[in-house]
Amino acid sequence: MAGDGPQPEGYLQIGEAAARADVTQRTLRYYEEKGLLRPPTRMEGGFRLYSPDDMERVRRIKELRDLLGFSLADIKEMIEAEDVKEQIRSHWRRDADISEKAAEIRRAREVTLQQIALVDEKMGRMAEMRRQLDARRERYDTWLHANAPAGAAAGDQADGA
Amino acid sequence: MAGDGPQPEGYLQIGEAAARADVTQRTLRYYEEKGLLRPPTRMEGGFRLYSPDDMERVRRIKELRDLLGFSLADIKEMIEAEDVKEQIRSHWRRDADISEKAAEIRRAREVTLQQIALVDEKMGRMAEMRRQLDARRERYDTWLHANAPAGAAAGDQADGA
DNA sequence: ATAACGTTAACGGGGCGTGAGGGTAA
DNA sequence: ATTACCCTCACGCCCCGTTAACGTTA
Repeated sequence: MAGDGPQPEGYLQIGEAAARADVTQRTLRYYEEKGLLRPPTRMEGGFRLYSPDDMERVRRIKELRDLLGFSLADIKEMIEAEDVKEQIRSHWRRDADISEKAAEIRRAREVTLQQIALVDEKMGRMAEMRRQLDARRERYDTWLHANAPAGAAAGDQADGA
Repeated sequence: MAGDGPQPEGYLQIGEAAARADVTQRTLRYYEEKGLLRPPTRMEGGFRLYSPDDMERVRRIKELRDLLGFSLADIKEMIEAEDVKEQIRSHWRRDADISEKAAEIRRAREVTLQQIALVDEKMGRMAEMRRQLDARRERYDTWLHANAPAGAAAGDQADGA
């Protein structure tokens, strides 16, 4: 649509961008295709240029996907709700429809609260799993200590809960 | 292959099994197909009957998948390594190749240690995410407290880190 | 003009969802 | 005989990985 600056300036081409965000180029293009990433600006030749904001957004998407295991569809809804904040900043028409803004912020707040609840639940389940794993390790160590010919269960300990 | 008992007895057909494990029937069949679940015993008509052990295994697989995000291939390796313990119990030929058992247990222990490390890492990242979410919530609350017409940001608090 | 990077299709695979078409259990 | 449950294909979708064929940049 709009061929912008000929030289980067804090912006990254897709190769560097993908490397720094630790995703593949395909993934970046796919997220754009699915509306998770706004189409980045482009060079004359058509090369994509990712802004620091774009990069931050990719990191956010990755966290929601990898850490919390959300689908891209879910993530899209979430970040759209969160974007309210940035949208407000962009067309900040001096007061005017403050109640609208408040409504959107409340909505974003709700999303955030849900995310917090989900993180808490997941952390709880992980703590429990961690306890079980530690118990398992201890059983192995006990067995080895009793039946092993040579010592091999010392040095790499893991602290208990 | 082998049509066994005609009546359940602590065993579950796939419907109940899926419901209790909170997965779909398709998922259970798929895991069996991929070798993650041993083929369960069957009734004369061919209906699958899941044992308590089978159920426990499904729960384990789910945790590794949902909480840690492993691929089914990875999970298969892991539980195969873990199974060493049960395999040892089954053909427990009085001593005899104790060194073999020790080697397998050490291998299982290694797998467990890796899982523990991964859980710790994930929990760390989630704690960080949790902090960021809380900060975000606080910004929303601050904004609302300053600009909201009616109070709406009280009651459902989340404790900080 | 060559290498290194980018572009858009387009197919492939893992992990299931979702029928179709039919048999089994009470 | 009806109803609810089960069976086995088999195709489809999501989230990309991976060529393939081609243009851009330094």
